[in-house]
Amino acid sequence: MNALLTSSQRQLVRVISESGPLSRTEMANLLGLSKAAMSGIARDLIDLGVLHETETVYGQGRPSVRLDLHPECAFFVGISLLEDPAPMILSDLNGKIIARQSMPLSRDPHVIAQAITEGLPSLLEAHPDAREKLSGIGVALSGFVDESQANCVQSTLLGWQDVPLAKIIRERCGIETFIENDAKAVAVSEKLFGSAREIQSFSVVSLGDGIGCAHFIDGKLYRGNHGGAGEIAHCTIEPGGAPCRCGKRGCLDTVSSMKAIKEMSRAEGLECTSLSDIEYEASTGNAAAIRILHRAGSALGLSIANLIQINDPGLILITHVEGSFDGLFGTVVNQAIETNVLPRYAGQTPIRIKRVDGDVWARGAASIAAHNFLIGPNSN
Amino acid sequence: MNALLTSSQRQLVRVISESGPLSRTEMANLLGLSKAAMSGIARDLIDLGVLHETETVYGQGRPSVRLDLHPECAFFVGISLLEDPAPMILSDLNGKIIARQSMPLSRDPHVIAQAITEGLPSLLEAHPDAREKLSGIGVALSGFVDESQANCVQSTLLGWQDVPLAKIIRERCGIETFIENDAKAVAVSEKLFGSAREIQSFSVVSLGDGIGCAHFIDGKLYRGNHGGAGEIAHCTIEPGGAPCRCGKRGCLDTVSSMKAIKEMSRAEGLECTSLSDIEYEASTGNAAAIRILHRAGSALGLSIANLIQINDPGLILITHVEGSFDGLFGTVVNQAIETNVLPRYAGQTPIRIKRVDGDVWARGAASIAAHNFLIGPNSN
DNA sequence: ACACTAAGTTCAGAAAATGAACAAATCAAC
DNA sequence: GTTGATTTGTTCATTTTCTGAACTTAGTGT
Repeated sequence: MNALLTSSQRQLVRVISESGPLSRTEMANLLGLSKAAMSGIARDLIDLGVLHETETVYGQGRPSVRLDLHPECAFFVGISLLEDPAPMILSDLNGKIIARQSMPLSRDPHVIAQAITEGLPSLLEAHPDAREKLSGIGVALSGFVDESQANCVQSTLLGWQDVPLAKIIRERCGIETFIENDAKAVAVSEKLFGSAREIQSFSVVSLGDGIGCAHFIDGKLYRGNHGGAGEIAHCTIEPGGAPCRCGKRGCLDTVSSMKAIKEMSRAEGLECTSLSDIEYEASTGNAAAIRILHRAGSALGLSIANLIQINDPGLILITHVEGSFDGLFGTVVNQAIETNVLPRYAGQTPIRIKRVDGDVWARGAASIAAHNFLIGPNSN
Repeated sequence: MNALLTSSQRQLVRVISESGPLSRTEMANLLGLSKAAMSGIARDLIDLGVLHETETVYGQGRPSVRLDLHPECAFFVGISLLEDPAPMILSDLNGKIIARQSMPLSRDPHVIAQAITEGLPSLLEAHPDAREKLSGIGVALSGFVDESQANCVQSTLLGWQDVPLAKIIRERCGIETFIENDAKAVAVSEKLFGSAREIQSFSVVSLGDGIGCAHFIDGKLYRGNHGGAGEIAHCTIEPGGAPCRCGKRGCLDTVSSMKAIKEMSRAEGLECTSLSDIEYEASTGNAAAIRILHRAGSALGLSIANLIQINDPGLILITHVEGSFDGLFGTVVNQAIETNVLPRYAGQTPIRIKRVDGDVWARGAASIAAHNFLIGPNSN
């Protein structure tokens, strides 16, 4: 079914996925096709169960009927290899999580493939149509992935080098599989399911133990020439600063990641186990806590300002798992962005903060499969 | 003639412009079309005078005939509003400069349009077909240009705000006209005519009185959400550093631009009027000259390293007008790039240095017109 | 009730691409 | 040399895809 969509059908699906429900006439105009052509394409997609009619909009003349993607026309499995046990979710085309379970993490790709195969049946029980309409598996991991979204070029965390993970999984359980870097997967999920649907060019900065970043440019995920676009964590932000595990010094990662913030706190003798703890200490006037949050916040803000200057994205989406962005850290980040972008642009680039739950990575992984279902691997 | 090209014809022209001469069969494979379809499309383009047969390649089986763009199937005029008098050139589809003249610069767009109209006849005399086959005028300027490449949103140098320059020129002299930011125009000219033809994603850093930068991403010029992609000159590189004319402090522009280098030299009491002079002083052991070049070089190198980390381009092309890159400045830039990119990537991104002549901007301007002729304004 | 408006459908015909057969131009081998 | 293998490029009937124009449908406004 996946491969049966024609080029025009794909385009239409893409437009709806970006813009939400549209009438046939609106879609015809957006795609530059005639009403006649649209009529047929829409009928076919409705017959296939991909589209369905939603609300009717009344105005002058005959009312228009909005068409939307049928959320349950396809299901996807997403697996995050960032945690142990590895979360494994079943999602529909809207990114709604239908079921959630987990599997043991391993460094052996064949063991992973086996665990996925064993976990699938119980996951698919969650919805009667899931087995039949399962359209792909997505896997998110920390590391570099090649352009075909099939091979892991390198992963320090998993100790991999040129591992054809997608092929291994595909062969083991017979389902189309794609893999992707964690931050890039989150960007795709925000574009498909999240708060960046209608935005063509934006960057996601994901704040967690490490700092990830990924760009959408002109409606497409931009992976970079070696799959390394968005490696903002290893931008030098404090020349000659603390050594980083990457081998350089003064990387953003050594100053602004949650891991770095916690380590700096420990080094200063603060008994803090979370960002909230440090924020609290800062709010009570603890000089060390204030210093740490200032340093981390201005470094992150400066990096984001550089990103804005270099790419002028339509949106910066900062996702974070821990704590909140209402405290000192968030304030400093915002200030640093403001003071380091060209005054003409200051405030022109929307900065959106989004607190995400533990499902981010698995949902991101599922979105990779959904993306390949909707748009297809080739950029047509 | 311009608008008469069909979508497939455009695609073909684009592929040849990127890859150089190709046989019909190769093009069919690249575009995913049948040999039968290619045969017709190629014949039409040859009849139109856009393509012509070049060399014959012998191998197993029937030899293949390479098709290439006919350089003189279209001519373009490029005008640079960066200098006074403003250079005005006539170029063919290969970027070859057929004729060169100049016109007085003005801040009044109507006066500019008038000057262009008056200058055109003598420029077009340089080639018998130029008048008939003139396919567009391109204008390069310092400032922000909107997505339609028609309106100058803002230019400090020209004192403009929302000036519909392209429309004014088009109406005055009846030729299709497009305008573009200077650095972006250079990037387009390198993609079409220069050393980045076959590269899909690259960044140009142009070093002159100021510092410009522009990106090609996935084969397309990326302008950014507000046309501000590539404003690397105003990345903060020395937090709290010297005030910049943009209103911030410590911008790259205040440290590494030729203007800044010369000003710093003057401030240090060096009697230098060009980069070569300062390089010479440094080579004789002048501490101030060495310090200045070190500071400027490491700042530029760090910025480029940030660019690599953020966008992972397939090539960084540094263009410069003055001096050479063989001296201390160039060495420091390269070193700074090396030490500030992720060690895994170090040396992976090709850095190409290109000394350009006084025609860069005008040639870039012409390339904007050529680009619109070849690829068309819409991204199909 | 009546025109008026705009959405969506139908259908014949135009446009673009395909597949298969074929012509053309060479190399390689005997 | 002649023959066969091989690959390029063309031709043509057929299929697929899109368009334009007329038409149906389902409302609003008076």
